Order: sequence, then C-alpha cells, then structure tokens
Amino acid sequence: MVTKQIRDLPENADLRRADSLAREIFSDVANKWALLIIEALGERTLRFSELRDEVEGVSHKMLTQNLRMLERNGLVDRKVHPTVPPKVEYTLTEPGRALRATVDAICGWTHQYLGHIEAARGRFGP
Amino acid sequence: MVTKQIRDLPENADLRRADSLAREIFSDVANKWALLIIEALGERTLRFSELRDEVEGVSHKMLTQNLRMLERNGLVDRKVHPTVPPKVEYTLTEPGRALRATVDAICGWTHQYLGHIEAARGRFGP
DNA sequence: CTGAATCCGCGGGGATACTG
DNA sequence: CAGTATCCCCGCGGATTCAG
Repeated sequence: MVTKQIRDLPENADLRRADSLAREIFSDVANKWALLIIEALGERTLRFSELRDEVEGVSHKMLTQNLRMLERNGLVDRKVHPTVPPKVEYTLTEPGRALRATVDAICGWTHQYLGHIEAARGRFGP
Repeated sequence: MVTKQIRDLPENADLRRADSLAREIFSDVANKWALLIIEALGERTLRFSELRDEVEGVSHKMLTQNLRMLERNGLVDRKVHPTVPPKVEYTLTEPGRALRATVDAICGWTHQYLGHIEAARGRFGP
C-alpha cells in the first residue's frame, strides 16, 4: 500500500481506484465460506452437490452465492454440461490455485499453533 | 485433515476435538476485520486509537471485539499502562506474526492478480 | 483514552418451494 | 441436479452512552 499523503493527491486517482479495488477483493475473499470452498476444491473438479458435501456446514444459498462471487472474480471456472439432469462442475483457475496456496498456509498455521492457542485460551478465561 | 470414515470412529474422539477446534480457530481468524487488524499491526506496537485510525472503516465495537478474540487466542499481546489517561498497547505475539506472514501473502496475491480479476469481472457482467 | 453496555435497524443467512 | 426466489428471523454491527 501507499502512504495516505501521496495517495490522496488529486492526480493519483488511479492509485486510489486500485487501492479500493484491492480492498473490495480482499473483503470478498477474506471470509470463511469462500476460503473453505477454495480449500475444498483444491486441484480437483467437483460438482455442486459434491462441494456441498465436502464443505461441512455450508448451506445451499451460501454455496451458490460464494461460487458466483468466485466465478465473477475469475477464481473458479464453471462448466455446465447440458445434460438432463444438469451437471455443473467447478474448478479453480490459475489465480484461484495461487490463492489456495495461501489458504493452505493458513490451515498449516492453524494446526501448527493448535497447542499454543489452546493454552492461551486456558490462560485467558479462568 | 483426516478422512471422515476414520475420524468418525468412536475411539478417535481426540482427533475430532482437534478438528473442531481447528475449524473454530479458522472461523475466528478467517474474517475481514481480524485479518486487517493483524496486517495493520505488523511488527509495530500500536495503541487502541492508533489502530482505529490505521484500520480504515473499522468501528469502535468491531475493533475491541476482534482484539479480545485475538488476545484470547494468544495472537496479540495486550499491555496496559496504568496511567491516566489510560494507555493500552497491542503487539503481535509469535503465533500472530506467523499468521501475519500468510496475510501478507494474501495481500500480495491481491495486488498480483488485480488485473486478472478486473478483466474477469468485465467478462462476467456484460 | 480505553472499554463495557445498551439500543436498534438492517441484512446475512437458513428453510422452503418452485423452475429448467 | 442445479439454480432462483421468497419468506423470515436472528444476530452482526453501528451509534451512543456511561464508567474507570
């Protein structure tokens, strides 16, 4: 990011646009369900119903909603097979896979520090 | 994570506990404000009011709420100076700094793929 | 200055039903 | 099976106030 003073100059409208776009994307992506969906997809190609089974606790609505959002941002590819019954498959795009790497890092972090965190909680609430 | 079949065996209650704890931590951490706060802190030590200025758009309530949560999980250290007026400083702990590395990765990802994403959006909504 | 508590509106998100 | 639409309620989160 760039310092406020520089960014706020009127001639740098493009920088501000990029910043606000980055913030928007960050807000889209930094939410539980989106990250869990990305993690669930991994390198695989999954159908809608498979994803719903895979991402534990996600509702029909949240799944479609987040999939649309991810598709809109070009993180997942949506392939519709014009059969009956319909069959729709989702796959991570290259940007999506790149993001997944960071989600993996978070998951790794979570497991690595499980002990620390459990201990901290014990210390916190006596 | 471990496959459902194995995990659901009754004798593996401890594995399930670890999994559910991991999920809980993930849910705590995978939210916009928590990540923005962690990113804002970085290597610095900041006061409450400084954090509120730094994390753009965060409300008083959300800031305290997330700081409590982060403190409870041992990601931030809260140092109270018994002065008047009071002065409270927040710093990332070692686990917190480790997580920040992954948040940095997300931020890097965001900027790296800004173009891709903007293009994808243009393609999506005609 | 920090933080807890209270009030309250709005929207997230679940359940359900209906279309293709 | 996948997706959209509708209803509806609970709780997130903002604004404000009071305390230390």
